[in-house]
Amino acid sequence: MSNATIYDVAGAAGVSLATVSRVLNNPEKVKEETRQRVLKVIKELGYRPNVIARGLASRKTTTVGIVISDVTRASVAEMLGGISDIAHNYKYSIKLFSIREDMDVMDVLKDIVAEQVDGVLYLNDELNESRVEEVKEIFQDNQIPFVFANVVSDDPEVPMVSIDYEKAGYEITKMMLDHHRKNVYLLSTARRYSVNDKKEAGYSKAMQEAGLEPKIFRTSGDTHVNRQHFKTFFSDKKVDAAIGVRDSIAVSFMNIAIDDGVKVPKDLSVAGFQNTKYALLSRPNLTSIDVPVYDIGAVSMRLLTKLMNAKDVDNIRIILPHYIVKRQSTI
Amino acid sequence: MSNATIYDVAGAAGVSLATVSRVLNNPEKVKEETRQRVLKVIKELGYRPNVIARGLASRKTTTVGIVISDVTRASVAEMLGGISDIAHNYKYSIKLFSIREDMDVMDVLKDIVAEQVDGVLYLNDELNESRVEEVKEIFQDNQIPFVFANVVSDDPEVPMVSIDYEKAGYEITKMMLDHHRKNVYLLSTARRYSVNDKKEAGYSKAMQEAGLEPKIFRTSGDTHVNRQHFKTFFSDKKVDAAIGVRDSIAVSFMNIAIDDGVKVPKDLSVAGFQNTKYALLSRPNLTSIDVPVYDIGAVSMRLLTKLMNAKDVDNIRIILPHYIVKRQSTI
DNA sequence: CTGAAAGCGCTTACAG
DNA sequence: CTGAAAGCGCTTACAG
Repeated sequence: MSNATIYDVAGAAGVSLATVSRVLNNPEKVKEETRQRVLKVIKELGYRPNVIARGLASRKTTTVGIVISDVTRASVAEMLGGISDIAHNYKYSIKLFSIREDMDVMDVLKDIVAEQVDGVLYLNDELNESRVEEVKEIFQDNQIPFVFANVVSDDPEVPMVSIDYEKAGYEITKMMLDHHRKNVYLLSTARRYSVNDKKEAGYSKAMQEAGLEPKIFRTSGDTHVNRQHFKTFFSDKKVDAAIGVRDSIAVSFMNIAIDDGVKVPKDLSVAGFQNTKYALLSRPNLTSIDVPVYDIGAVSMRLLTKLMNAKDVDNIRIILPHYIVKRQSTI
Repeated sequence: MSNATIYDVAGAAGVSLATVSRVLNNPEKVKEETRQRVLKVIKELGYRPNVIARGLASRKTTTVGIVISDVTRASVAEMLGGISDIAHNYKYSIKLFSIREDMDVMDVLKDIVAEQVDGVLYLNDELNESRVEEVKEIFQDNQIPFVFANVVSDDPEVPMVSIDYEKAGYEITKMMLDHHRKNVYLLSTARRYSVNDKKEAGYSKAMQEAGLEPKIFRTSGDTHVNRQHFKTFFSDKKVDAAIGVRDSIAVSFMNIAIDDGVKVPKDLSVAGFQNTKYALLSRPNLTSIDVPVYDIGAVSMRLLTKLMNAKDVDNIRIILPHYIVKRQSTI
C-alpha cells in the first residue's frame, strides 16, 4: 500500500534510516552495493517519501507559489502552462494563490510565506509600480526568491520576465502610420496598469513623432468595447485605425464597427495585443502583437529555480522578443 | 519578522505551546482571558503557524490536489476559478498537477498521494470509463477523498459533478430538427471521451427518433475544423445544420463555410457546446449550450470539502442544469 | 561508508 | 482549563 515509511524501508533493507535518506538525497555518499539494495526495497514497497515530513526537516518544500489575479484570462492560463511544464522538469510542485478584488493582497502574501514555499512567481500585468515595491519588500524580508512574470517594473532589483511593451506599442502604431492612417486610436483600459502604460507610451511616442495628437480611449469594462462606448465616443469622430491593448477589446470594437457598416480593413485598420485565439477566430482575422506568454511563464519559472538555488544569476531581468502577426484586419 | 514560532508566542504570553495550539485549533477549550492574551501576542508578533509542521503533526495539510490535463482550455481555467473561490472560503490551499500526454497518469497520481493532500479534484472531460476506475482505485486505496469534475461516469460509487451531456446533445439536435433541418451533422473529436460519447448518444437518439441517419464527423485535430476537412468531407455533401462538441470546433467550421459562400443561419445553422467567449466574439454569434463550468468547479470543491470532513454525504453525484443560449447562428 | 541522535514546528492524548 | 511529553516522518551534522 501507500503507507511504507522510511523506517519500513530501512528495516527491510537492513540499514539505518539515515542511509535510506542518503540514497534518496545524496546517493554518491552510499556504497554502490548498499544503494542497490535499498533502491530495490524502495521499489518493492512502492515507497515515496512523505513530502511534508521532508519539507519540515529540510526546510525546503520543493513547492513554488504562483500568485494570479484571474485564472480565466487566456494569457494567464497560457503562462501557467509554461510554468507547469518547467516546474515538472525541475520536480517542483505548484501552489496556486488567486487574489480576488475583495482580498487584501498583503494578507495573502503573508499566507504564502506561512505556506513555506521555496519561491514565488507573481503573474500579473495589472500592477502599478508601488504595488511592485510592496511585494518585493515582503518577499525580501522573508528571504523568499520571487520573479514577476509579465509585469513591467523599472526597479532594477526586481527579477522579471516580460516583453518590451513600449516598443511593441510603438511598432504597431508605426505600422498603422506607415499605412497612411491618420486617426489612430488606442483602446485602453480605465484602470492603470504599468503594462498598459508602456503600451500607451509607445503609441504616444509614435504619434508624436508623426506630428499627430495621441488619442486614447478607455473602456469602462476591462475587456470589451460595447455599443454604447462606440456610439458615444466614436460615431461622430473620424477613426481609420484602432489598436486594442487586448485582442478582446480590439475584436469587440471591430465587430461593432462592422455592424455599423464600416469596412475593415479598407476604412478601418484594427490590431490587438497578445495574439490569442480570439484573434484567429474573429472575422476578419485580427492583426496582433504576439506576446510569447507560454515562454514568459517557462522562462520565469526557470529563472526562479536559479534564484532558489542561489546560483549567482547574472541576468534577473529578461526581455523576450515579440513580433507583429499581420492578418486581414489591417492592410 | 516572519520567524516567530509557537514557542516565541508561548514564551511571550507566559503559557505553554500546547495552549497556543489550542487557541488556534480549539479556542473553546481555553479560558477567555488566556485566549485574549495569546491572541494579542500572536497579533503583535505577526505569528502564522508553519503549515508544513502543522501538516506533519496533524496529518492534515488543508491542501487539495487539482488534476488537470490542459490549463489552457477555457473551460478548465473557468472551473479553476470556481474551485479557487470555494477553496479560499474553506481555507484550503490548491496544488496543481497537470498531466501531459507524455506522462504516466498512475505515476502522477502516486506522486499526489505522496504530497499528502487531503483530497483530490479530478478535472477532465477527456476520460474514458476504464481510466475512471483506475483513478478511483488508487485514491480509495489511500483513503483520499476525490471528486470528478465535468467527467461522466456511470459508476455510482464515483463522486462527480457535471451536466447531463446526453440530454444536452439531444436537445440541441432536437432544436435543429424542429427548425426543419434535415442534414444535421455532429462535429466531434477523433479521440473518444465519455463526455463526447454522451453528446453523440443524445444527438443520435434525436436523429433516430426523427427517422434520420446520424452523421458524425471527427476532426483530426481536437479543436478546429480546417479547410482541408471541410473540402474533403463537406463540399460535396448537403449540410444544413452542424453541432460542434466544442465552440471552437463550431466557430472554425462556421468560418470556413461562410468563406465558402454559405449563408448562416439561412442555409446553415451552427451551434456549439460550452458557451465560451468564442461564441460571443464570433460573427454571427454562436448558439451554444451553456455549461456552467464555474459552478461545476465550485460545487465539486464544495462536495470535496464535505467528503474530507467525512460527513455522511447523501448525494455524491450532482447534475447541474444547462440551457441553450440562442444566438444568430441558428434561426 | 554508515549509524545514533537531535531537531524541524507543530498537534494531541494523557494527567492533573 | 493547562502543561509535560510523545510523536508526525523525515534530514543532517557528528562520530566512528
